[in-house]
Amino acid sequence: MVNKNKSKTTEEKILAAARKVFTTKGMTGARMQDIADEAGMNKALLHYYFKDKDKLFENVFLAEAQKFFPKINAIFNSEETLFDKIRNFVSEYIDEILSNPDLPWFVLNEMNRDPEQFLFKVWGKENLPKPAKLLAQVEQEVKAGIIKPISPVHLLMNMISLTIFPFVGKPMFLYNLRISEKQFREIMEQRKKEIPEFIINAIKK
Amino acid sequence: MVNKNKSKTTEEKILAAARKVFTTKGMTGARMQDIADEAGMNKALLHYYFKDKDKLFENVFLAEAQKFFPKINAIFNSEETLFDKIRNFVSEYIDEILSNPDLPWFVLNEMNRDPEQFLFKVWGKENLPKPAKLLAQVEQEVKAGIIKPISPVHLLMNMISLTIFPFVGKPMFLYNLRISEKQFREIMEQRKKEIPEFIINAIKK
DNA sequence: GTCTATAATTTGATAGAC
DNA sequence: GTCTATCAAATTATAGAC
Repeated sequence: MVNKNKSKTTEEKILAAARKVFTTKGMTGARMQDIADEAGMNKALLHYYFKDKDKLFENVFLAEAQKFFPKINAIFNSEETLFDKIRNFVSEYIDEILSNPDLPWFVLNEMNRDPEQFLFKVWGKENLPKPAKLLAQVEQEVKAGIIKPISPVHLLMNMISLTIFPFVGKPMFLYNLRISEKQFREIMEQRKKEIPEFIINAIKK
Repeated sequence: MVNKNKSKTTEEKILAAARKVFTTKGMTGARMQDIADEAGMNKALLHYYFKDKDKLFENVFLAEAQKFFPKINAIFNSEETLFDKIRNFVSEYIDEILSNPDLPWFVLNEMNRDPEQFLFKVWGKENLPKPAKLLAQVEQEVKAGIIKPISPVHLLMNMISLTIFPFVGKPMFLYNLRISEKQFREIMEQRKKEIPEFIINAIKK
């Protein structure tokens, strides 16, 4: 049992606290004091370890933003069939988000607030998703008459939208459909099967 | 030509400037100075007209949040067929957002930042969308064997996700798919037809 | 490394002249 | 109503003791 709970280093405590505060309040809404409180220490230590708020934020944001684009490339560029790719993408992505419920809002929020930072720092040309192969595969299957005619770009947008949006609009759905947190989670679990079925029904011949 | 450009009152100028700054930077990111600059006046005037930042924000937010839920009820509760409702909902919603591109991010952002405010102030029980009739209609058409079995909740989530998400994830799509602002807009125009087709293909028998 | 105390800066808000 | 100047509060950041 290595490095459990209390055995976290100070730096790790800070990062965990910063992650929690930043992902719920955003960069501009978060206070250094909030983070210090959450970490059970004083503000001075935050600066001792991470110099200033910007540096601390960048540290958290980069780590989180990468989780937001998980094994996408592995799936997109695998040798599986299109339908299997869709199933795997949706299912794995929803699992990832279920274990990090604030992730989509946090990343999208900062992405819209400061697109430059996002494009250059997060996607330094390395970990940027490469949808080219998937797009080509769609186009090919359309030509071969395996699936109905659909623009690959629209299909990709649909996959991503169906998967991510419910988490971003969660407060809206909770209130509007009168469902509990627990029910919401169950519905998201269902969507791991529902979404691929929906998409495949839409495009199969 | 009533009340064109320069003939705007000071209050209108402030609201227009506040709208622009708040919708792009969010409540916590926006600075009163930014708004004053944008409006071409000084901070003192903002306080003279709207007392404080919270009041000014609330003023803007309430107006914008209502645009975000347009004639939804009119569509949801009309006597049209399910397929026509889907077509109208998607098409009208995309048109609304195209004329207010920052709207989805702004509203969703604040909704996640401060759900309480959102639920009580925006949805004061009046303008809250009432999806009950639409949900019932879906259920009925499933039972009648007109469409494939699908949970009404999932179908509603799908409609909304497909329509709104691309605007929230816009920076991601722009960079990742290497498309321009102009191309993005064209793609959104296409989606007014693409999405209803996609959904109907997915559920029709 | 960690703390307390304090400085420095940013930002919202007001006073008072015009 | 609108401005300049200024204050007050909030918030980030540092100095210095331990």
